[in-house]
Amino acid sequence: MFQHSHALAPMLRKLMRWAPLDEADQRAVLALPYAIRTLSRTGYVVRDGSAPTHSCVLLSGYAFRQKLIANGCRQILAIHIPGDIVDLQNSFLDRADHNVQVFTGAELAMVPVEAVRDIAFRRSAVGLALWRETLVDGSIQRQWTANVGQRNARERTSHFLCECGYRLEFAGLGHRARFNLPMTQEDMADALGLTPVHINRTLMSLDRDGLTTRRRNSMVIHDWDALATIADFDPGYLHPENDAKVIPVAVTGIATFP
Amino acid sequence: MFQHSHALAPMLRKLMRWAPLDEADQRAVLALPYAIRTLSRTGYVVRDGSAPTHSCVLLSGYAFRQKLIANGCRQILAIHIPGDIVDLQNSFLDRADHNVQVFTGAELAMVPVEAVRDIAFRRSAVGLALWRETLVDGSIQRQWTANVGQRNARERTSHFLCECGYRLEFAGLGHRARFNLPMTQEDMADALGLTPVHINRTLMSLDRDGLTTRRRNSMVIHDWDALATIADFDPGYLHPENDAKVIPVAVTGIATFP
DNA sequence: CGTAAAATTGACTGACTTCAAATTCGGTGG
DNA sequence: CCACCGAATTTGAAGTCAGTCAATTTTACG
Repeated sequence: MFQHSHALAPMLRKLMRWAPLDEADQRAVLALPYAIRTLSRTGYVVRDGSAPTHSCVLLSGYAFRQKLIANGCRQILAIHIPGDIVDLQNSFLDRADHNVQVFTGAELAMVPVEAVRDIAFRRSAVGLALWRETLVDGSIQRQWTANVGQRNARERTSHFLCECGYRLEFAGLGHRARFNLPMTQEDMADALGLTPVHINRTLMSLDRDGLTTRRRNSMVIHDWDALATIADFDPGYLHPENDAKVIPVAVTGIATFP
Repeated sequence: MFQHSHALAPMLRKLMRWAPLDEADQRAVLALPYAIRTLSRTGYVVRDGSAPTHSCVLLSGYAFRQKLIANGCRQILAIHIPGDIVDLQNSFLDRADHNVQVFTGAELAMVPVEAVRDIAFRRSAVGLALWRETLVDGSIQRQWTANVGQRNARERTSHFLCECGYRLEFAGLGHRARFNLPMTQEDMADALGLTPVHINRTLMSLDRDGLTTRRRNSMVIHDWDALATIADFDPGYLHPENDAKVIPVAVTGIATFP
């Protein structure tokens, strides 16, 4: 019944983190109508001000939320990894209040908003899981605000790296101390409210101190605990303990995707 | 049927902004079980890490969300005004990821989380309204992040003042250019990621330029348009146009509360 | 290879912080 | 009504973290 490489399987896996879904719920999630869309580098998934027509599940690649300020500055608000539902925020409101873009090329499953609304209110377990997904996104956003508002460049950058690593590992997409990070230093600067030059100096300083190594688009953290201490990183805000832990065999098979 | 000064009326008024509720829905909202709780200055509504037992509707006074950082700093994440449901975020998750406190003394209606979950999933219109309430909170949080991350002290402070004024007016609690703001400059500093000294200099500069006047706990904005221009304030992120605009006569009567 | 984008480096600047002291405010009790 | 006291605000001077500007090097990729 469950196809091991069903496009929506990563989404299902994620939803089952937030609420236990019975077999009918799971089937209903996988039966959601969708269309695959491929976007190239910096392609827009959602534009600020547009009326939402689809909810997008990120299948491969990385995406980010972003807001443009009058003075031309850009604030990157969140990073998304495969399995994330990239614009649930917008799907239940009239119009998008921010942009969503992909970093590198990415594949998305586009689900019509009507179908999402329908499943959310017809199947309360799925609805709860979806709601929690948006609430955890909100929690990450609060942490991000605190990070930008109260920490210095070194702490801020460290926290960002810890969050990326932890979330990727939590999603089953790699190891927290060794992961792919396809952003430029300019992107990172816009995410952390710093300048590219200062991000560069900060990253180099972490490298010099033996905490990290950067190569290409990949990040290696040599001393996770030390970095987490600098960052004051506590994964509680990601609500990992909410994990329903009821992942049936048929679905765990897709955990390696992609 | 509708009591004009029912404690939950401000909450109902707010929910009807986000989705049209039929008479049965409205009755169900007002029939939610609750207990009134009075908190004095800086009292805690929710503590970081605690398991939620109630969702709290702010009836009078102002509240704020807050996170403490290892270095002792505090980031104020959001301000809440009467009618706001102060911890929906926490109610659907296992444990709170931030603190909620009141500024001055405040009155809250404490609704058991089970009752909220029940109404949310039994009455889909109410559920949608509650969900949207949390989504708009998320949108405000994104704006807050962008504000702290990308704007200078003057723009940041102006944006904060515009948001306060606009939201109070939108909630029917006053005029955008003349409102009560019972925070110290230290609070404001923690909200905007600045130091109290610099907030002071910034506020004085706005005063000196004839844009604002501060008296006691009140704020007067003399030139809203000028302040909004400095702030790059666009109320779209508050999703005012989502207003269901179907406010029945019986309920509008309470718009003057408190 | 050649080229454009990204990363790195250096010198200088400035917005905001820090520290510390003075002043005003707001509530309270004599 | 006024004197008092702690909290909040205001002021000044000096310091710093991060920004700016501009040039150079490295990397990615056709």
